[in-house]
Amino acid sequence: MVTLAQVAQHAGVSPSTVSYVISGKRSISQDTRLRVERSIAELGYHPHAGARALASNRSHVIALVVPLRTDMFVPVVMEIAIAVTTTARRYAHDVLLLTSEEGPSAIKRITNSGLADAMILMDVELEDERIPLLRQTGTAAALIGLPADPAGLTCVDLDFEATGRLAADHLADLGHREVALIGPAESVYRRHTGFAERTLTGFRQQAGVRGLRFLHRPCGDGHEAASGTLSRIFEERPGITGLVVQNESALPHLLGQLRQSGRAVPEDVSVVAICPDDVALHSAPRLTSVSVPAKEMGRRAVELVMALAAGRPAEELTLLTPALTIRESSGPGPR
Amino acid sequence: MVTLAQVAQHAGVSPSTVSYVISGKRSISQDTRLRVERSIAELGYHPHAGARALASNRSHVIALVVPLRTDMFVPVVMEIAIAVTTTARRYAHDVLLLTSEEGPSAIKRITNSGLADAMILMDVELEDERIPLLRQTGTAAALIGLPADPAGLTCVDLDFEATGRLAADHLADLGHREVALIGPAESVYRRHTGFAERTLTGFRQQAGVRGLRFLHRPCGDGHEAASGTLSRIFEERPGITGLVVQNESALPHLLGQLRQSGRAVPEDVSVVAICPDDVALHSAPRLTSVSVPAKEMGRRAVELVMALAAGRPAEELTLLTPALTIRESSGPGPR
DNA sequence: GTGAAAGCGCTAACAT
DNA sequence: ATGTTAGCGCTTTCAC
Repeated sequence: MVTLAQVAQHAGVSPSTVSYVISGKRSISQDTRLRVERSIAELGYHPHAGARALASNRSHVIALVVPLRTDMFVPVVMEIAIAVTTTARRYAHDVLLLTSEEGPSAIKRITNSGLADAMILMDVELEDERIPLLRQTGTAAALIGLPADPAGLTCVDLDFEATGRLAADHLADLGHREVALIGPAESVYRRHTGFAERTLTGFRQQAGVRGLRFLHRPCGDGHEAASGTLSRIFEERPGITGLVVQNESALPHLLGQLRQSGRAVPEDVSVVAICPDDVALHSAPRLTSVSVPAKEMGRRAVELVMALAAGRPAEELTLLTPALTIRESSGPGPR
Repeated sequence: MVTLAQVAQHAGVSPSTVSYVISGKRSISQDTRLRVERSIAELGYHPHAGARALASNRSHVIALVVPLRTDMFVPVVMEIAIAVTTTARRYAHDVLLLTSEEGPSAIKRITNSGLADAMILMDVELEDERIPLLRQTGTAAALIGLPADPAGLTCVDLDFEATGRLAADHLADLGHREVALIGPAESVYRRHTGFAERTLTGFRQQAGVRGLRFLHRPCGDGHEAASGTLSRIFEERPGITGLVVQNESALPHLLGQLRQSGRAVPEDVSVVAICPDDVALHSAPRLTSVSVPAKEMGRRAVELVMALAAGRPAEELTLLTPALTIRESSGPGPR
């Protein structure tokens, strides 16, 4: 193992100089900086993470807590995790992967052991038991998702209320009068994860403003659930011509079922999805959608948490503005 | 921050005693052990990870490298990652998440910085540029997937050749004579990730043995690709009555397309999927499938790598035996 | 069965 | 602009 002392010797300088060259915490003459950098490269030196953490009280690690039993669409979770990791690297940080399984005790363990300087939590619940802990320990943390009381916390999420409104507006603009919102499984609503309710709120509100008659139905995973939900919707309201779908895994089944039941998209029914762009693009027809900006959420969470860890202030609430992309699945309403 | 010294004082023993109580590396009297443990709990002590790593040369961290541009089905990657994390915890280890983006340099960085004691690599390519590095540094590592030359490496994977054979056998047993294998996108074959080729090899071999006439077609993501592939298959070989599908994301589209084209499953065509069980269960009809044992792979990788890190020997090649579960999508062949 | 003490490799005062 | 040095909190001989 190459140590800093060895680099120092090789470059003919003192250990502290090497340390300062690396951290940039004090000015170094061109000359020595170059010599030191050459030595580092030549010896293939990498600072010992533990030693560094011990001496500086900063581990250069961000802990990321991913959901175990996930309400989110798994690819979205993965995309956020990857965005967090690549963004963290730009801040010279690494990412420690934790699952929600360990619960609040993981938070204690990580903060007390100095393993991570900051944490990012996904799948926050409205009344999340880890939040009090975060508050009291003053851990540098960012939440992806919104708890019931976000005061004093740093949160990042898509603005789902605006998303609901945007979808309602788009359908209303196209002249639809009767629409339905197909959400995630009922269990998600019961668990109060937040995002489903918020979309519903925004959608309901704007439906009211625009005079849309609407129905809201949760929908489980799998083909059966999707086709069941769909047929019940049309039984109840045969006049429905617009569908907003916030359920990525049901999407292919829903579209298949529409096709099969002879309802053409968008001629007979318009579909607006709330999903990642690639899902929208891989469907047939390509879906008009409000995209779930997974990358952006991961990136922002890291930026915020890095600010906090550095003692800088950070925005409490970052609500990303939804963007609707019109593709082939939405068209003019009846008459 | 609570330190070991504080615990020692609180318990009225020396620091080393506390250390030994924790590590169990020497025998301690019931009495003092209890006192120390009570102090630890009472003070909420957690050892400082960096200090521990510095003093002991072991970080208690496993690095997990996940694919960025993923050939694997994303939920499978995620499931493996989660299995790795939860299994690691059972060995009192944490998991550092790396992406393949950083390439071989990540391996150097991690091993040299002492950040991790061991690594697990996913999505290994046949000629993976990280493998020479692993070999020469002697890093404790496990690969999920199989490189071209696995000699001297520790690898875990599903036995895809056996999987191909198993699928062929099942269809042959049912009396099918003309079958097709629908694989992942062509790009996956070009990238030589291995698993697709291996399934094909096994399938081809057993098709030969059982006298099955067969066709092999890659299939891209999305609805268009799926329905295109399917119709070309049936144009070319109208007599096909059995389909083996190794492409999770095409599955719903494929099934939708079959339904729509009036081919009943399993009456007109039998479908055998190679996919995680939950995908098989959420399809309609529920799919006869060879399951991709994601959890098992993650678990085994950790076990192997922990053995290596402890200086114990580990199996070089762990090929998990595939298991076929008969569900509703496969039935008797023609006549 | 327990204690004392020498580091592990690095950072950050404190010097100059 | 650079060097000296005292720890950071833990593990692990060595000693009893």
